[in-house]
This record gives sequence, C-alpha cells and structure tokens, in this order.
Amino acid sequence: MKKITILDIAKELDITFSTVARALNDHPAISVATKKAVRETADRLGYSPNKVASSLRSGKTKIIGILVPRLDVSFFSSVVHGIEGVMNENGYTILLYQSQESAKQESKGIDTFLRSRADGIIASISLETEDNGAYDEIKKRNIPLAFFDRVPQGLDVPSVTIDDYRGGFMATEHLIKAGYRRIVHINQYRNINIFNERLRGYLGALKQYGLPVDESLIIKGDFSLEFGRQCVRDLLAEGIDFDAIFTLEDFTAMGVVQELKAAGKRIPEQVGVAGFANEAFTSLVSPTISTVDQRTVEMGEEVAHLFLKLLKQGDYYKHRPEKIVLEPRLLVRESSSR
Amino acid sequence: MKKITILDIAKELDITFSTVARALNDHPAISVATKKAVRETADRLGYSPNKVASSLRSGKTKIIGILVPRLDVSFFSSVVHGIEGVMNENGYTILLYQSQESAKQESKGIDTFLRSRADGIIASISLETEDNGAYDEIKKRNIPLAFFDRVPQGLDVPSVTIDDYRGGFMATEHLIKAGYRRIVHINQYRNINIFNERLRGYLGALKQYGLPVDESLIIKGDFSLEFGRQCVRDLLAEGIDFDAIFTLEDFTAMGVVQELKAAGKRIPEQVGVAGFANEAFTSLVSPTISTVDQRTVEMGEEVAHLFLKLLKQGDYYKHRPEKIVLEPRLLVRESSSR
DNA sequence: CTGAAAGCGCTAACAG
DNA sequence: CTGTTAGCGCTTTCAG
Repeated sequence: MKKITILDIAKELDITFSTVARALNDHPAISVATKKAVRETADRLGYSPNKVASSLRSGKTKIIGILVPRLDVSFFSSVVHGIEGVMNENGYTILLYQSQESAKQESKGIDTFLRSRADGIIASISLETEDNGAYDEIKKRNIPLAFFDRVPQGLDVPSVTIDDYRGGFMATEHLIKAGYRRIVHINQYRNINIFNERLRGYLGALKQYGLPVDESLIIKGDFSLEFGRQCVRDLLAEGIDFDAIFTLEDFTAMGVVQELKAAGKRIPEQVGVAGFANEAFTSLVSPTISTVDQRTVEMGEEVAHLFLKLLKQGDYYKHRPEKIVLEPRLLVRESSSR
Repeated sequence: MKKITILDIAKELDITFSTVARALNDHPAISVATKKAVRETADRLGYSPNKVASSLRSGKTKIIGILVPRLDVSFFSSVVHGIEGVMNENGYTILLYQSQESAKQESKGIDTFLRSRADGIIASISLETEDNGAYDEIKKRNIPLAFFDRVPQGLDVPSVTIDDYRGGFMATEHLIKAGYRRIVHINQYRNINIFNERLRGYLGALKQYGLPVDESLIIKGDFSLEFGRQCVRDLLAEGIDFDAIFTLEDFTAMGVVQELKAAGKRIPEQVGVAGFANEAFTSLVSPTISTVDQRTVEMGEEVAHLFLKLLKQGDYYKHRPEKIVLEPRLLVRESSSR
C-alpha cells in the first residue's frame, strides 16, 4: 500500500496540496464543496495524516510524557489511568516511561521526552532521586512540567498531592479516639517528603491529644509485608508496650496483622491497626484493615486538568506554580473499630 | 533558550552539518577527533536531537503503540510494565492508549497510532470489539501487530496468551483430585474466547475424570465480587447440591467465599473454592484462595520479544504468525486444600 | 574522511 | 476562495 500524502489527494482533484491541507484542517476560507470533495478522496485513498510531519513543522506534538516509578504498583497505574483519560479527551497522547525507581533511568526518560519534543511532562520522582538536574533541564527549555504525589524538594513546580500530613494525622487521631494510647508508627528510612509528612501527621496528632512521643514506638525500615511482620516480632520480643500500629503503607499493615494474629493478639480488641493507600485487599481480608485512601484516579485527573490549564496559559515558569492538595479520606474498618 | 540544531554545532566547529550528523550517529567514516569535538560542543551548547525530524526523514519513529482496555486493572498494568521494560531496553518508547472497553475508543487509538506513524502496535482487544476492521487497516499498511491475552477471533496474527483451556482444566482437575464432585463453574455471558476456553477446560476435566456435566452447575453472569455472592445465595436458595465452586475470576471467587462464610459453610471442608488471575488479595485473605496465575509480567516480556523479532524479520505478514502460549500456573491454597 | 544537495510531509505567511 | 513558496531538522545518496 503506497503511502498517500496530501499531494496525492491534490493531484486526484486537480487542486494544490495547500488547498487540500486547509480543507482537511477545516480552514474557514475553503468552500464547502472543496472540503467535501477533499474528504471523500482522502477516505477513498485511505489517507492518514502524518503527525510526524505536522509536528515538525508546527512545533507541537500533542504528546505528553508521563514518567512514573513503575506501573505494576496499583497506585501509579491508577493515576496514569486518570491522566490518560483526561488527556485523551483533550487530544493528547501519552508517552510512557518507567524509572524503575532508578535516578539514572529517570534521566533517560526525561531525555527521551525532550528528544521526542513532548509538549509537556508529568512525573512522579523515583525513590532514588537526589538532585533535580534532569528536571532543571526541562525548566530551562520552557517545557511545562507538573508532578503528582512524589514531588522533588526545592523545585518550585505545579503539583497535585494528597495532604500526607493530614492522612497521618487522621489515621492517628482515629486510633486515639478509639482509645488506643501507645501507638506504634512504622515508617521508612529514606528521606522522602510524603513519607516524612505522614510521620509528622502522626506526631501532630499525638501532640494535639496530649500523648507523649516515645521514640521506641517509631520504627523505620521499608514498606514490605515482611517488614511489618518483622516489626511485630521485634516489638513482642523486646516486650515493648503498645496497643496500636499505624503503618505508612497497607502491605506493611498486612504483615502486622498476620504476625499479630500468629502471636494470638486480638485485633482490634488488644491491638488496633491502620494502614495507608487503600489497596484492594484491605477491604477483603479479615479483619478488614482501616486505611487512608489517596484518591488515585482523581489525582490523575486533577494533574491532567492542572496541566491543560498550564498549557493554555503559556509562559509556564512565570506564574506562581499551582499546588493542588487533595484531602485524603480515612476509611475506618474492622482493624481499628473497638 | 534558543533551540540548538546540528547546524549550530557545525558553525561553531566550522564544518558542515552533515559531518555533525554523522559524528553524532557514530558513523564509521568520521575521524575520532571530529567525533569528540562534535560531542563536546553538542554537550556544551545543550543540544538535544530532534526525534521528530529524524523520524520524518528516516520513516522510523522508534515508537510502538500499546492499546489496552484499561490501566486500572492489575492484569493489564502488569503486562504493560513487562512490555515497557523490554521495549525500553531496546530503544523503543511506548505510546499508551486505553480503549476503556469501547470499540469506538479502540478504533480511535489505532488511528492515533497510525497517524503517529508508530513502528508497531501491541494490543489486547476490548470486550466490545465485534469486527476487526480497525486491525485490518494496520495489516493493510504493513505495520507489525501483535496481541496479548485477548486476541481477536478470525485474524491470523502473532500473539501471546496463556492457555486458558489448561487453566480451566488444571483448576477443575485439582478440585476433582481433592475429592470434590459437584463443582459449580461461574463464567460470564459474553462471547469472549479466553473465557470460553476456561469453561471448555472445566468441561474437559469433568469428562476426563468421568464426572457428569450438570447444566445447573454452570452459571453465566459478569465477573464482579457481587455476582459471586449472588450466585452462592441463589445456589443455596434453590437447594442445588454442590461441594466446590470454580470461578473465571478472583473477585468472583472472593464474593463466593464471603457469602459461603456468611452462610456458615466451612471452606474447604464443605465447599472448595478456586479462582483465576492470582490477584494480590488471594494470598492475603482468609482462607487464602486457590487460583490460576496468568504470568502477567512474563506475558508482557514475551510479547515484547516476539515483537522485536517481528520487527527484525521485516515482511510482517508473509510468515505464518507465531503464537506463543504460556502454561498457566496453578496455585493451590487453603480454599481448596482438604 | 568530509561536503553538497535533495527531500521526508506538512504548516503558514504572502500573494492574488 | 485558492495557489505559491519557504522552511521545520534531520538522513542519506552522490561526489570528491
């Protein structure tokens, strides 16, 4: 099948290719008759506009790059789902790249977007990212950029996040109100803003309700299920007094629940548990696990809308960047209802 | 920041832009000294190659389109994760499109890929897709195309699937071997190949082990958790005799488990349960649910490799298309271990 | 080893 | 309302 261009259509109709181009773009100064004729022959010949050529000429690709740590984590795939839905409705296509939580891969992704001349970039940084060099480059080239959830520190850019402080606060406050007093918090050791915020929220709630901060109740590790189990084993072995556990992530909470059950502790009577993320399993396991919902799809839609607004306004780095903060949703379930 | 092109580099070094182009592409007939000089000034000036221009000229975009029903389903996001990983290593970038299970959106996605001059397309069809018109168009244009999991019927194309018949067979066989005799199968009502295969597998196992097929034990609906509950309520209300339930999907199995527990039936002693998909929650709920793993990430990697092979061989529609069928993995858990 | 020149398919300014 | 013309930034022959 020979590739059909506007020139072929022009020859067929004995007009010039620029008339064809205008007709196809629904230019006002083209007669209805010509437009109709052009469209018909275009269809008949099986014409497919070459976006590469038009992008080169116009300088607009209608492509936006999305950079996420990894797509096999439901949080990120949900957000991408939300972004794609909105951007698609607005005529944009998504170029997808996974950083695999590696700073090097992340730079490669941004470079790919830059070479591809994406009209904009939406990202959530990797755990490894330490400096913002790659993102500065985007800014330098005046390409619109927005972040969701994991926002680089010290870079003043538009973003959509949930209020992780509030999330940590709400979960802890709920545990306190349920009568728990010695609340363990399991966090992680890296210096990631959103995770630090959850810890701050935990501390804020303790303070507001006049509970002492006990360093032995704050544990740092990773957010695996196994680490949750480990923590419970350690707490019990060391004979530390506690009556609730709030983890920074649901999988950790799941591990906590498993190990508490294995140790014969009754949930929620003896120990209350709350997680974070609203993973699908939290509402299916027994006991169902209280958690904080991050409104993932909405987050994607919000960042897409924010982005479209940015694209419309032009000079992307002159206005003060808009930072949307979504209110998390506390989901009280069996694991903390006593 | 002015946009830097190879011409700027050429001027800077007082050579022609074609020499610069060759140097950047590591052409063998360019002196090492020139290459070095070119690369240094390219870096210094902040040159970023314009992929749009090179694509237009070369006819290759190094982009492949991935069309999936939706990304907020862990099955699809895992596969995409697998595909992206492999394609990325091989210098390809992913253009992502969600059909949202709509045939119309699906056509739009393919059209977008065609206009974007993607070097190839990988897809999994929507539930709604009835005719293959949109895919014929891809074939007509001699663009490589491969499918995973949901393959259109009557279109002879490369694909990677799991052996759904085997999956249905394995799950049913396992239940039979565990001593269950009146095994209910919950499937769905649409005419989707992979789901029909699971049903066939169920029937095949019954036959092989000399068990009668009882139509009242085969139920068709959707694959929601709620439908699973509904089925159990109906089975019990109608007093139908059964001792195991094999569902085409894990969420349905979850509903089945919940309702059986609510009705005071002991799992697996009185009723055995098996699902399909290996959703994360199946290993976390109580009892843990036996299921069939679909090897999602591998499926993505396989289809990517198949695709790269296709791209290499050229004439995409002359060879007999390769159809890779992965063996599913039966995961026996508590819900069927008696 | 390097240069000159053509052209990929389209957009858009200018001319009529 | 339509035609003419000039590129967008690169790849790729053909020369030298």
